[in-house]
Amino acid sequence: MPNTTTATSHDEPLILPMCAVFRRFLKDQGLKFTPERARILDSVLSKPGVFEADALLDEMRRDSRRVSRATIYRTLKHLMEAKIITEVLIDSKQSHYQLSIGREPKGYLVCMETHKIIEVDVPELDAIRERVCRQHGFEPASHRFVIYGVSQDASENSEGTD
Amino acid sequence: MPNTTTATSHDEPLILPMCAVFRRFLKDQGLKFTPERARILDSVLSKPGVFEADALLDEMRRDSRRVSRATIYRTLKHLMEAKIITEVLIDSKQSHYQLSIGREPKGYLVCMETHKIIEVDVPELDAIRERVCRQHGFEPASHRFVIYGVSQDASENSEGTD
DNA sequence: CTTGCTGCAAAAGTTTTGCACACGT
DNA sequence: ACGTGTGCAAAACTTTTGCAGCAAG
Repeated sequence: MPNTTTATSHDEPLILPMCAVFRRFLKDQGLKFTPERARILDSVLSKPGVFEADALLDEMRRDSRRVSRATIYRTLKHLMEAKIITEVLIDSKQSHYQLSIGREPKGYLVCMETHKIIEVDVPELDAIRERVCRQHGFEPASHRFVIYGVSQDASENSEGTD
Repeated sequence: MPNTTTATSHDEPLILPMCAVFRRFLKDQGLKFTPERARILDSVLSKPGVFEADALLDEMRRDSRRVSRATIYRTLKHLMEAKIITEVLIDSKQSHYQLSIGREPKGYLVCMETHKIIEVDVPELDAIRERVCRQHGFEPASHRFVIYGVSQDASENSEGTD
């Protein structure tokens, strides 16, 4: 069973500060730092790439870190407000999220066969984004470039299919 | 009531052939060309930009072109198979579609305030896509570049908000 | 006529919400 | 102690599906 993500290595030291960032955010909003929120943040920080709410719940339950589905969704919203994670649009049926440690995610390469998602760095996009926004009088906020294709592994493993 | 799309002008003459394309596709698949399918294709062809299944249904009902929601979804699927429309991922909660008359849609500029979607042409993307796919051993199929931002109109109309 | 199509309503899948109780601050 | 948070289950919302009658080829 192949895993669903690849990518960009995150250094461990970032994990501790992130917790502080979240606590700070919560305090500023008059919200509380609960064990559930701590556990969710923890699980989110352990994700190297793109993840779904449901997968997070499963994983947490497997590790007997008890949380309800409702709390996952509620907390993911706070984490987005706190700019700790970003929503990534890859599938119109389900929300995908990703850590946004300082930098915004840029590009994705999605295999249409295996559904594997590879993050790719495409430096040109920033300049393109600026240009397009200027042309249309927009104030840019973020962007996303997704390439759909078929990976070599997938096309090898299903030669005569379809 | 601002409209939701802008863009690329479609010439009328394309509308007739599209119907033939769809009939051909249906016949090839042993499927039938029904009045409902004709009406849906018709409504789809009248869309200048991105649209949602539900909006299509509403519009059709307003014009008393009776169709059921189920038939809309079933037909949109066929239209995608026939390569007449393409799914566009812009919102993780709802599917968005767009006519794909020969050419693939390339870029979108989405206003986070008004939710207006502007299609933009970004010629560089093809080359970038090729390069990224080559680097990762992928066979490219399609791509999408979405820029999120705030349009001038929106930022003018809500100066002191938030 | 045969086979696929439509509409309805119910089902399915993801996300949200109301409520009663529990817990950070 | 107060005001949020949590879990549960039900609600919402989009999309899919089963079924009985209907229509295209």
